[in-house]
Amino acid sequence: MSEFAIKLAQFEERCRQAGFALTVQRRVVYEAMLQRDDHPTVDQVCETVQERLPEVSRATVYRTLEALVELGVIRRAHHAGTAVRFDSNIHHHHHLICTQCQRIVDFDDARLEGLPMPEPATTGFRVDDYSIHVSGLCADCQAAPSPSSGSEAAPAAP
Amino acid sequence: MSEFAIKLAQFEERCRQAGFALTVQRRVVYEAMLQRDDHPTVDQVCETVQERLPEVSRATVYRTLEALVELGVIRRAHHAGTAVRFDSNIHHHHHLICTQCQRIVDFDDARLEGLPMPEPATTGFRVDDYSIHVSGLCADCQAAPSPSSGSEAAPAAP
DNA sequence: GTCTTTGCAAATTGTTTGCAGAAAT
DNA sequence: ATTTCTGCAAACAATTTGCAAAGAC
Repeated sequence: MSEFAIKLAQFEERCRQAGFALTVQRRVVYEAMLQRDDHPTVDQVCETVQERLPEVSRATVYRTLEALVELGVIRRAHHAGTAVRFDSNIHHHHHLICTQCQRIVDFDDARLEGLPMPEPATTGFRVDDYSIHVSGLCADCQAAPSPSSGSEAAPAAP
Repeated sequence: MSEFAIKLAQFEERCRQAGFALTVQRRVVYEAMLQRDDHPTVDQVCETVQERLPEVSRATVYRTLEALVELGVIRRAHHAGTAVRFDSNIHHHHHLICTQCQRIVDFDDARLEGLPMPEPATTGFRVDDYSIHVSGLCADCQAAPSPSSGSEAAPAAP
C-alpha cells in the first residue's frame, strides 16, 4: 500500500470519527494537497482540484481546507490571519509565536547561531539566512482560562 | 543618546540619502514600529499611529510601511503575498523559502533536531514546537535572469 | 428522510491606486 | 518653484457567509 493510499485511508477514517461527510470534493482537495510538495495558496489548490473537478467552487475549497485543518490532516503554513505583518528588528533573530493569540515576539539565542544548513548541492537552494519559529503559548494565554474567541479548534478529544 | 534616538537619526539619514521626503507621518509610523515589540499588522500600526496623529489614513500607513521596507529600516514578517498557504506535511519539519518567487519547500535535517529552546522562565512562553525558515534563492531563480528591478515582480509562474 | 455539504452570489476584510490638494526640499 | 507626499474614495484581491438545491448517511 502506497504512502499516498495510507494517508487517504487515514483521512477517511478521521472523517468518519469526526462525523464529517465523505464527499468527492473533500477527497479531491486532500489529494491535491498531497500531490503538492510546496505550500500552495488556496488559488493553487483550486487549480489542481479543478483539473479533475472543474465544477468545484473556490468557496468549497476554502471550506474544505479549513475542514482538513480541523481534522488535523493538513496545517496552515504559520501565521493565521490574512494580514501582512511588519517588524522593526532588521537583524537576524528568531520568533516566539503564540498559537492562541497569534502574538509574535522576537528573541535571540547565541546557541542558535551558526546552525548547519542544508547543502545547496542537495536542495538546489542558495541559503542566505534563517530564522527559527517557535510555537507555543504566551504567558497571558497560559494564564487565560480558555480562548475567549471560539474560532480555533480543540487539539484532540472532541 | 538612547537606542531609540539613534534609530530615528539613522532613519532620517537614510531618508535623505534615498531622496525620501521626511514627513511627520513617516516619522510617526516609524516610531510606532519601534515602540512595538510584536510584529504588528497594518491595522495595529494604524491604531498606534492614530493615537498621535488621528488624521493619518490607512493608505498612508500602507505606503509608509512599504517605504520603510525599501529604506531597509523595517522588514515584512516573512513571505510577501497576502494569501494564506497550507501544508499537507503535518510532522515537524523545516522550510526553504525562495525570496524571489516565494516558493516554499519542506526539508528535514537530523542535525536541526533537539535544539535548545528559550527558557519559559525567561520568555514566559511555553514552547510546543519549532521550525526553521531558511531564506534564499531556489535553483530556478538562481538560474533565471535577475528581475528588472529590486521589487518582487512575477518571475516564472509555478 | 434527515442532516450535512455544495455552489452561487453577495458581504467582509485586507491591500492598492488615481488624483487633487498639502507639504517638503 | 518643483517635486514628493497625503488623504480620500474607488478599485482590486482574498476570504467568509446566507441560502436553496444536491449529495451523504
